[in-house]
Amino acid sequence: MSTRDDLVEATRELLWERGYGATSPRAILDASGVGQGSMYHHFRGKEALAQEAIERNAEEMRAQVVMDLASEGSSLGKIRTYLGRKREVLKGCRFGKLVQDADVVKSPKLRSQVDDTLAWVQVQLAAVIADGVERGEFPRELNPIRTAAAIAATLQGAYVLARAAQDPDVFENAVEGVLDLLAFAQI
Amino acid sequence: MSTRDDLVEATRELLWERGYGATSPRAILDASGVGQGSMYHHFRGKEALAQEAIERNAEEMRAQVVMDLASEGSSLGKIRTYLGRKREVLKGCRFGKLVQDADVVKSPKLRSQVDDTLAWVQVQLAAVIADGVERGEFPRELNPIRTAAAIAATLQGAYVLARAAQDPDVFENAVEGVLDLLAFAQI
DNA sequence: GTCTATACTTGGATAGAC
DNA sequence: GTCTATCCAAGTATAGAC
Repeated sequence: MSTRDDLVEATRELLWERGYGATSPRAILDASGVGQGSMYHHFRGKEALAQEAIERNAEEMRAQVVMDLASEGSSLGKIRTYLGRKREVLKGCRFGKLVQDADVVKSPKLRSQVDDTLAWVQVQLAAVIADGVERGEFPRELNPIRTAAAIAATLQGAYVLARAAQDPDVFENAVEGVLDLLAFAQI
Repeated sequence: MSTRDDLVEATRELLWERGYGATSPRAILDASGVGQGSMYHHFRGKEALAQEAIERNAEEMRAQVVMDLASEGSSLGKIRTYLGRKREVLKGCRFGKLVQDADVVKSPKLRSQVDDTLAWVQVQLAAVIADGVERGEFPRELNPIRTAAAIAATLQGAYVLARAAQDPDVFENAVEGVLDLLAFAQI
């Protein structure tokens, strides 16, 4: 693990826990055990460091989603696998949390990384739904894009509601609720 | 409009735009035109001020939801009215945004205000669904609590996805998607 | 009730020695 | 590449005069 790597990992963790605006260079140094000078040697500043941390998050997320949706079985089964994967509910989504941060939205670089990743997930979900329609699992009337957006939104919103309640059961309710609705839509 | 009131209104606006952690007393003073001394005369500090601002948000939200769900017609119609209400999509939900803020979650007072309001909305939605089941609009198998959680989550998540994309259409997609699913569940 | 002055901490970054 | 010292702005609050 290089010093550079330690910085990125510490940043990843702090971005998750506190978001971008509330993560200070000082906190990153403390968490990584790296010295002041080293950080500014390896990175231009806080934003550049965050950019790399988010990049790493994106790679991880894409790999995970590919795995979830590649499972054998029905479209609904794949979506169930994706939604049902074990998550640290109360910490929230690494991407969803960032996007509430005004500083992130103001930074074109940071925001587009987050946006690209979330948009990519919706495209994957839409492909799974479209496939289900194709194979007669879902009715022709089911719009893959909209349905995928609803699924992705439910996931993001489930994090929000569970965090407000500080209770993972709320997350489960929301996810199960949308899976129930999808099951009703099955032919 | 009292000075006190000006402070609360300015805080409401800033909490919405920037969240709690990123809203400084200084910014509140600038936005309200109130002086330093006045603010600390009327409020103990930033947290007390935020508490009152959130309280006012909650009253507004409850009144609005009651109106939306009181409309004549089917359960689905009421939910459609609620979800379809005009919103400032890119600014996000006043409550959902706050809950991503670590400082808010750490403050029992602030968090519980947000939680109570979001939980209350879910109870109202569940009542509408339960009523729909009762009247034969939805099948007996539809669980009102879970369905309400899914609807509330979709709304929160739709804000998140639209903000990432900086595009209100994404919000529309998600909302329409869940309404489509509810329509499929109708008997 | 409101104003100005003050105080102390933290955020974010640079400078220059080693 | 890393360390320590330093800098200036901003955050949050208090003190005391008017």
